[in-house]
Amino acid sequence: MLRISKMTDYAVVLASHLAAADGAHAARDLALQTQIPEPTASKVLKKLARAGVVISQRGAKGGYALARRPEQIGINEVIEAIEGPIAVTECSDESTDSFCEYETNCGVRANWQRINLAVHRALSEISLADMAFPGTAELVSIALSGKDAERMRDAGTQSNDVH
Amino acid sequence: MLRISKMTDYAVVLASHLAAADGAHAARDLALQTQIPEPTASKVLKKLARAGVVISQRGAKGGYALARRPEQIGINEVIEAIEGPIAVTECSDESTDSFCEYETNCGVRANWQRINLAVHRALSEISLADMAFPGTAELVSIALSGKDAERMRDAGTQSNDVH
DNA sequence: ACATATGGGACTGAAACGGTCCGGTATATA
DNA sequence: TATATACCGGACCGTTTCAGTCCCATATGT
Repeated sequence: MLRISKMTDYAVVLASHLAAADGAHAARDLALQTQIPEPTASKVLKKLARAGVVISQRGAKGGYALARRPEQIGINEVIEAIEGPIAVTECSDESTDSFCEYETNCGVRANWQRINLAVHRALSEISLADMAFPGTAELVSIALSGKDAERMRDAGTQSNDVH
Repeated sequence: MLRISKMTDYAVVLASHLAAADGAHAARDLALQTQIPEPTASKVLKKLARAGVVISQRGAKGGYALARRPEQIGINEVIEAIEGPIAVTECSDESTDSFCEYETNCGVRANWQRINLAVHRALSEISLADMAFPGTAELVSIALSGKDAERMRDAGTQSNDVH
């Protein structure tokens, strides 16, 4: 579940790169700048475009640009663009849903939703803007700039122990 | 990254099952009760034992039991027992750490830590008790004894808030 | 001793992952 | 209009991981 695939890593790198330098950029340029093999970068960008994270412009002088402002794009969108819906179990698929033999199992399975939700929430609290500007990233628990602060407040109030 | 593997699903089911009925249980019995193929269940339980989530007793009358009380076991432990450390990128491995060519990439990679942290925290806030007793799942802070579990199991199968 | 039950690892078929390549289509520019 | 540019949609392939099974060694209660 929780091992990050290379493709996803690429996606975050590329999206963050776009966030840092706005405007349209060709896949080729992005690939060079991020040190990602060109065909692979292209593949990733296509998926991001399909998912609505970036918009594409075809033809000469075309390229990719973020679909929205970096602060308005959650990291979950980038991840889901590559990996599909987050943390689904077979049981939460429409097909075999509501078909468990033992109520204990079924109860457990229903609670996967809770896990999914928690993860989804945690990821959506992190925006591309947070990723694009490392300067403020180190200071997670200390001082944060305005927008970041608001976002972090809701995310991190429950408990701060990470053991 | 975020697709849950079957093994992990099994692990959660088995651990939750143990949480609901405390005491030692043989792998064989657990497999039957959870409808998980026996060799596979056995494999999963071994991993859980290795990770310290459950304790094992060998020999006749042996079996598996939770290592701690259900409320004290985070779901992240169960997941990590099967899948290893959560959400690592190659960059965050000791080997190639601190060796990025482009500062933008490096900044992004550093921010993976933030993502990892967010996910980890979200998961650690869900305990096995929450999974085992769906009815009282909202009340995270309330501790339950093993005996209460059986009572709850009958009553508490309906409160599935899927947000 | 003997039956029971876990520990560790080897092994296999199937699926996913990482990466590449190609033909098709849209578009800016000369 | 002709042409170069650049994205779109897949096909393809080698490698790795996943899911599942099986076997033998070891520990333990009766």
